[in-house]
Amino acid sequence: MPYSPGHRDATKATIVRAARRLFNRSGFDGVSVDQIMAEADLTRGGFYRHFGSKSDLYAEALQCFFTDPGWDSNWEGVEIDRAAADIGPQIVRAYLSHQHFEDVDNSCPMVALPSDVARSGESAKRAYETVFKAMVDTLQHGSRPDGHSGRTAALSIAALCVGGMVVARASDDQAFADELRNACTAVALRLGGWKEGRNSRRPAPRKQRRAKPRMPRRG
Amino acid sequence: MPYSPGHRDATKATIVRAARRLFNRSGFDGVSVDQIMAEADLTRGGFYRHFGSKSDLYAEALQCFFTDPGWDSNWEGVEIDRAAADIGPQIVRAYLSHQHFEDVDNSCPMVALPSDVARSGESAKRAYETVFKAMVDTLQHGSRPDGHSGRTAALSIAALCVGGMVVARASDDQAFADELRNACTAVALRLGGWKEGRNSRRPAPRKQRRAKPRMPRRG
DNA sequence: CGAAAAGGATGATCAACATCATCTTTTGCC
DNA sequence: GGCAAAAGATGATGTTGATCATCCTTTTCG
Repeated sequence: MPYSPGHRDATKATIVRAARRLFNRSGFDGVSVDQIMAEADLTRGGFYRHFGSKSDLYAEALQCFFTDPGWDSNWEGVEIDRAAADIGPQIVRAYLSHQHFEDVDNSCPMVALPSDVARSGESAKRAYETVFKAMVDTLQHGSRPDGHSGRTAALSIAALCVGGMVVARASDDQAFADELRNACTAVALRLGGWKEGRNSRRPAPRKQRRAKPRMPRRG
Repeated sequence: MPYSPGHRDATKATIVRAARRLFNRSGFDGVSVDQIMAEADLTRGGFYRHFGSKSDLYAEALQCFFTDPGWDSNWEGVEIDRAAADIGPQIVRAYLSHQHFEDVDNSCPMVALPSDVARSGESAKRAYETVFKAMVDTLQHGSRPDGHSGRTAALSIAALCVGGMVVARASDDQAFADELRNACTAVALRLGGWKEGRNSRRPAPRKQRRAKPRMPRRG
């Protein structure tokens, strides 16, 4: 048994992380296997020992915070405490944050790759759907338990988070993108019951939670 | 002056329409100039007489119902009357309709190509933004004039329409995609003031949804 | 130490593709 | 009819990419 047993998995995880970065940046077609392996400090040689095809890797690279327990690349300055009671508004604010908007490499793939996935095969779509459902579930349980509308609200809050971010990224005018993110944040918080009604006209939801000392971000 | 004066423009429009269909289906990188010209019943030869590059064509192909007066490929069975007083709810329903969901070729490019555009150059982003802003304006003016919240509501309704559709298209489970579209439609209509709110005292509208069984996990 | 087995590197193959230079066809005008 | 210009067709070019077969390296164990 040459090579320690964990080595293989570690290498694979490294490739997946590198792939996520590159896919987020350039999409499925915009990235070559060579580039991915180079980003992982390897060469193209070993790729097909880990993955059956580029598409197989793609499906694995679509995980995000909501499904990947090892997700460590939180958007800078935006901390999320999974166990907190106010996980709902935390997610909304973090997801629609300026940091997430800017940090394409470590973006949630749901924002960076939706139309790529729509054109992809079953496995990629399944992976995407799984992440989105996990987001919805987290939002629903973090929402106040007001019964049957919780599911509808959670679905639309998630769609608002993803949609607002997707459109913001596809826009050229930064000021407009900001306005859009803020509008979506406000409405999403209201839908979740985490904010005063429509007549409270605060400038922007600047309220940032104190960061609990979590594991330090990687360098 | 060989060829009638309108011929050139007509040919160009044909190419753009063909390109929109193919881009919607396969994305920018997934389509070759040859394919586009073939779809337009031409050969690759004349392409560069009409467009400086493939990217130039891309920006022109991003138009949609909201900005293109000649937009004729409405989603089957979904009619929109631009002049009607209830243009707002009409747009929401049409945009999140099953027909639009299915008809990828004639889809609004905002749904089919957002992440492609996010990775593209300035001109594509500008075109995308223009279409989105046109949608927002149409929604805002079609919304009931309840003052200051109109803009925020219009922005988030548009984001909800685009986002819901984008995620639905990226999902593998049809039943889930349907549930999501319905949820987004309901919430968007409420946000626009075009539907009874959740606290409406009258008996709930008979819009009853049946719980579809979840799909098997591994699928 | 030396072998075995898995990991990793290299070169080759086969297929696309954007773009352009160069022909050929079409058509309005005289 | 005939012609010149615009539109369209064709072939070439240089590059890139996914995938795989094969060769070299590293690591663990006897």
